[in-house]
Amino acid sequence: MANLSFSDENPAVAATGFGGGGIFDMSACEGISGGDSKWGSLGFMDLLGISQDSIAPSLFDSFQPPPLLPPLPPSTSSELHRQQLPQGHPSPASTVPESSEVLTNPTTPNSSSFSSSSNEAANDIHEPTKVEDNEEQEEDQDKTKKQLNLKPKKKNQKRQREPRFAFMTKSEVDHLDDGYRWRKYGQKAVKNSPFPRSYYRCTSAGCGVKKRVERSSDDATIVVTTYEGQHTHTYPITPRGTMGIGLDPSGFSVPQPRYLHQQSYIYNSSPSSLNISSTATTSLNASFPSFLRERRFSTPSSSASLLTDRGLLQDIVPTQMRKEAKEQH
DNA sequence: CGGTTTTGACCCGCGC
DNA sequence: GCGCGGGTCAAAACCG
Repeated sequence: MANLSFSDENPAVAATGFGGGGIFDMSACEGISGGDSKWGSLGFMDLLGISQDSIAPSLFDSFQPPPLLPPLPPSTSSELHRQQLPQGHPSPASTVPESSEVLTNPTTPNSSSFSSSSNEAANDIHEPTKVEDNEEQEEDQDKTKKQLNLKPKKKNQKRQREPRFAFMTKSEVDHLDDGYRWRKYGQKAVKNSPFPRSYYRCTSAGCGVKKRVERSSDDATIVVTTYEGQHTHTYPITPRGTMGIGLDPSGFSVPQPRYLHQQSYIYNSSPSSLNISSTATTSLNASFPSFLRERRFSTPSSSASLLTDRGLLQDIVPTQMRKEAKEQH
């Protein structure tokens, strides 16, 4: 696992926009059963856009997860007061064996972002430098207008989407707690997949970050999370105190993933380009969640195969990448 | 009671 | 132009 492959696409960070895709394997965490894994979630926040600077890179390493439990339900941090997860996504897989402690979790699941529909994703990705923030908000408004009233007016402009990136997590829990608070606003059946895709939006005012979560149809234990947009606020201010994050003095928190054994992340990809290289890494630093950055990523064949999944995965994983994955097999 | 989830309907983009 | 699939809205239900 020492490899990290992916490419960066997050314009926000990497202005280059080289799209790419990659998978990170966080298998390092395996074994959570023991409770030792480092959490892979540290970086969620980063992902979300919050600080790139602030999270200490070493958090990951230094971060010692409390004895995590095995895949916990999304919630869980034992330490923080978390609330119970209200919902359990129906997916079979998700029936998590509640092994986890059910601690609680907040309604904030978490995970990351990703790429969304292929087309859109592609578009986005190709736009290296965009001001995502503004657009984001506008976008939202636009959308709202579209739906509510009439159509947007900007027809020429294709809907631009925020930068997004996706990653796969091996977890029994669909909804991973990344420290932010999310509200589910939709769920849709995914074609070719027995598992539904859930849509979440950050509940912070003014923050238009969205997240999509779906389970791989090939491997029910794999959860694909795609984040879109960047948080406009710092950490979740959760009155409920549910996030599983540890607050850092600086104000950043470290989410604790209590759910995973093993995680594989896919960094957003652009359909057209896939950069799996150190370069990507570089950019990643800036935008990627620290946990991801810190961990050793790799693209195990197993993960790769997952990529071949349909639905979101399809979007997320560029064909090229998929191909590669196959080859590896 | 306030916030979240559920879920059917609607809108939009895209391919045929 | 039509159908399909994805994404979002919003009312109702649910939950703490």
